[in-house]
This record gives sequence, C-alpha cells and structure tokens, in this order.
Amino acid sequence: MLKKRNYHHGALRDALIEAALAILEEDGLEALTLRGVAARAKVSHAAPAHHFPTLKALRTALATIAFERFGKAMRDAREAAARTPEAQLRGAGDGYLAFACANPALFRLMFAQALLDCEDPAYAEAARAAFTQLVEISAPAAEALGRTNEAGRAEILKLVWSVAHGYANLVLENQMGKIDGDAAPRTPDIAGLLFQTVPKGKKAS
Amino acid sequence: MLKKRNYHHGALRDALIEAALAILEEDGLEALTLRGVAARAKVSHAAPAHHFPTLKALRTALATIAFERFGKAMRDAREAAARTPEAQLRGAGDGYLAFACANPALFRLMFAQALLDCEDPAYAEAARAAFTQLVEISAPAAEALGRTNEAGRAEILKLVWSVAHGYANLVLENQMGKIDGDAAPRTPDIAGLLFQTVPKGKKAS
DNA sequence: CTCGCTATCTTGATGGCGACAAGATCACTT
DNA sequence: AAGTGATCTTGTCGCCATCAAGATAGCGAG
Repeated sequence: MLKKRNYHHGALRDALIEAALAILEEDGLEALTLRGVAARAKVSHAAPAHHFPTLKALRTALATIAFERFGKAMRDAREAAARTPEAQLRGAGDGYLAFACANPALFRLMFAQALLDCEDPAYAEAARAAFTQLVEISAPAAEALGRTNEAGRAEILKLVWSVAHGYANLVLENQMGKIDGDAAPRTPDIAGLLFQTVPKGKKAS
Repeated sequence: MLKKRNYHHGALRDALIEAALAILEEDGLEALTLRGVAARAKVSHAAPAHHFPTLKALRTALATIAFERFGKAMRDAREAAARTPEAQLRGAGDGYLAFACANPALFRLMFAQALLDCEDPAYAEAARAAFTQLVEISAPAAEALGRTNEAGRAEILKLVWSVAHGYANLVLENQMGKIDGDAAPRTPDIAGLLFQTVPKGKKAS
C-alpha cells in the first residue's frame, strides 16, 4: 500500500530486508541484530517477529537473496566471457571474487552454515542454482582436458571451486596482503594452468 | 599453587583456556562466551576479566594457540612426507585439511578476522610462523616447476594456499557433500596436477 | 609477627540482545 | 457496521559483555 501510518507499515518485510542489507554493508555480519534492523526501519523492537520469527530466519532470507544475486553475477560473467572452456572458467573465477569483494558480509553469510536454516526451501534452491552454474562452467573444461568420466568432472569442479572460494575467503580475511601486498586481488590463474599443456606456455607470472 | 581454595585459583588462566577449548569443541564458535567459560571453570562471571579483559582477547588467545597447533601439524606433516617438492606439497595439503576437520571451531577462529585482535603480537607471530610453513613448502615446488622468480613463487603459493583453504572451508561449511557425497573429504590433487601437466609443455617462464 | 600492598576473585550493577506474551490497531470481509 | 485475523506495540525474562566496587589472600617490609 502506501508508506506507513503508524500501525500496518504495509511493506515492512521489504523495509526490514532493506535495512538489514544496509547494516550488513555498513557494519558487517556481526552487527546484524533484529533490534537494530527494527530500529532502522523505525518500528518497535518486536515488529520483525511476525515476518522473521528468529534472527536465524532473517539471516536465511538474506543469504537466499545473496545466493540469487551471486548466481546472477556468475551468469552475467559467463555471458560476458568468450565461449571457450578456458574463458568461461576465468570469467567465473573473476565473477566469484568480484562478488565476494563487493559484498563481503553477504558472501560470508551465504556459507555461514551455523547461522542459517539450511533446510529452508528457498535458501536450498538458491544455493543449488548457484552451484549449478559452477557445474556447468567446469564440465566443459573437464571435457576439454580429457576428463570425460564422472570422477574426472568432479575433480575439476572441486579444484575450481576450491581455488575460487579459498582465494575469495583469504582476501576477505585480510590474509592475501601477505602475498599480494596492496595490489588488487586476482584469483590464481587455475584456468591458464589447466590449459597450459601445450608447449611454450607463457602463462606464469 | 595447588588447585583451588575459593579465592586465588592459582592457575585460572590455564583453566579458562582449557574450558574455552572444550566449549569450542563441543558447541562451536558461536557458543563461546566469557560467562560460559567462567561457569565451566567454576568461578564467578567476572573472574575471567583479569586474564582476558574482553571476549575478543580470549578469542585472540585461543586463535594464537590454534595457529601454534596448526603450525606444528603442518611441520609434522612435512616431516612425515618424502623430501620431494611434490610429496611435501601433498603432505601439507592433507595436513591443512586434517587440522581443519579435527578442529573446526579453532580453524574458523584462526581466520575470523572480525572477532580477533589481529594486532596482538603473539597472534601475529603465530600466524606468521604458520604462514612461513606454506612459503617453505610451496617454494621448492615453484622452483621445480620453473617458476624461479618472485612472482612465480607467489603465484604457486597463492594457488596452493587457495586450494587448501578453500576446500577445507567448503568441507566445514557442509558444501562438499554436493560433490563428494558422503565420501571422506580429500583435497583436490593440486600437486599431482602441477607436476603432471606442466612438464608436458616445457617450462613456463 | 603483623601490617599493608597488590593481584586476584566476588558481587552487583547497566545496557543490549533474542525470544515470548499480551494487548492495541487496522485492513478486509461479509 | 461488526467481526476477524494479520500486523504492530509494550512489557517482560534470561543471557550476554562490560564496568565498578568490595572482599580475600599471598607476600614482602618493617
């Protein structure tokens, strides 16, 4: 309906989500509280309860949104990349890191298993959809590398996901300054390494 | 000096650490509270304050212990492995994963930058020492792969660390069931990959 | 030996939090 | 126009971190 008339905010759920996203962005994951979200949305401290019965429920809703945005970012990155296995791999890796850097709190929340209701159907579906992106990206690469059986594809998928996830996490945890200094973060070039089976590879740097 | 006589516990700091480690192991990172630790050590709720002024200080002390144990685990894994770059790499990767699986809460805490006082000298030193293990392990591998300059070593280090850290995190976050099923976790064989593919096409740079 | 000093530990606040309960208000139906 | 159920408020409880003030004990100086 309209905006607000004391009681019956009209769109409180959306307002709470918006407030929560702002808090996550400004103050990080640990600063997210139901009361803080309520205050930011100018409602009483118990108002969120009807839309999000527990803090875990709010977090799960946010993580679901995060996975949806993440999946979309990965899809965009794929479409922007050339239609070769190597370019797709590289594009996805860059997209993975870019999303994590642009949304550190959301990224951490997505995988914070202990803080979420992982059984939530919407969350599970959003996570599954994002995971599917990774499968679709790594499968052609595995194929091109001669890993044509299921185990081979799984191994490449594990490798690609581990590199992207690990580097993103290490960057967010301020660990990569030990190696990169203050240079811009750049995912290790696993794509180049994998496809560097031809002589005279000049991929090392 | 002895055990306890109401006042003046005698070794409260150690007792608190021990209680905290038990809580971490039993109930995870989110369940760690100063009051809970105090209760477990049978002292009043404010007793820890003199040894750990804030919760962050307690966490930092625990993370320091974690890094020390982690560094030792990596050192042991290296010594148990053959003296070839490839075996050292594989041993370290397995050690990394094994520690994370055996001490999930401690592992998370080690890198939970927002929960720690990263400026703490003991913590910084323990983290540095563990990091040095990684450097020493990946450097010979980089050398053997023809990456003889600083940038090449850094790239291999980044890659190795990212794979180990990413896979460990994904396992702890219950994500790897999507690929591995309920099989035992096994770090992607980055060592095998590096030493198989690259020699095929000469040395890169 | 005893006095007092200081580190250590206790009790007792304060304010913020999640969660629950009961009541107030409003939108929508009929 | 009245009722009904969803939505929001106020009030409360227990747990938490942190701070303040007081009690106790180990220990050295006189």
